[in-house]
Amino acid sequence: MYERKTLPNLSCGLDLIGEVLYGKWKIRLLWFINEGYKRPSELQRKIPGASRRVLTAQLKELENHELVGKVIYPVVPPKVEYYLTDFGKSLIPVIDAMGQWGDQHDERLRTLIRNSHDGGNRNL
Amino acid sequence: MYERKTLPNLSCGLDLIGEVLYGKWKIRLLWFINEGYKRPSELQRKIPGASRRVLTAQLKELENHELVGKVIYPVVPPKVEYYLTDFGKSLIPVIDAMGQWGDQHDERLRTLIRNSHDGGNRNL
DNA sequence: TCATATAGGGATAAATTTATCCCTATCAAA
DNA sequence: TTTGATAGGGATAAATTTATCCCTATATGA
Repeated sequence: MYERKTLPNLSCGLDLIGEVLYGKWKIRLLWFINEGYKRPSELQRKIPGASRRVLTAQLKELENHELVGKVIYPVVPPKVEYYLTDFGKSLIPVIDAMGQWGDQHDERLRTLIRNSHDGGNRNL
Repeated sequence: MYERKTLPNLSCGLDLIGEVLYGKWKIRLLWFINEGYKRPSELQRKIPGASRRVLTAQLKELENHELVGKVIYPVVPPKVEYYLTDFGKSLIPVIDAMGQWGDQHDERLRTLIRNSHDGGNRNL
């Protein structure tokens, strides 16, 4: 496990939400769990770009932050199901607002992001 | 300048907003600019934990993504002012929702974040 | 019998982001 | 005259995050 060498800033609400949402796949994990995908293997299939290892780790962090809960069925092969806690559910409207903004500006954002990848050079 | 070796996922609105907001200080920069802090030096003083170098870089990315605009006064010593574009302003309600969620759960979040730093071991 | 699915995590490499330090140029104030 | 403020960015180091590969264990289906 990696151990931080610098302390995070926690001066305001934005810092706090950042601490629990910062992570490449966390928002998407919450989103898909909210949509009803429960098992780790399902979530991995929904997020093919992510490595299995990191999804597991980020699910664990979400669990430590009490945004998701976990049911372990004592069967073989193993079966686990995640669900949103009430705390996690309270975050859904916020994530929804973020997704809506992105959807509303979909085309413009795609252009901007594409152009910023070649250093803003529009001649490429 | 660092050049990406992997392409970002841009499958939905959440990915898109993530692309423009992901960055340690970007949300805070937008927030403070919205509050009326315009000059880079002011912003640096408002965010003492950040290195000057990175704030400059992230302001430039926000500019490339058309969330902020920039006025350069041809004076010496240099003077520059940033402002939110209409596009950037449209993001303020979203950031506000994030900050509100964090503020509403301030105490709980601080506890959770503190505990997750020592591997969830409550005996430390 | 052998590959596959299942969940988790250790060890290590690679990618990415952020920090540190340095240089430019000029005016104002100590 | 020396210091500091101002904005920007190059070069490089450090920190952090993510990816890759491997191992555990067992039941099922080809």
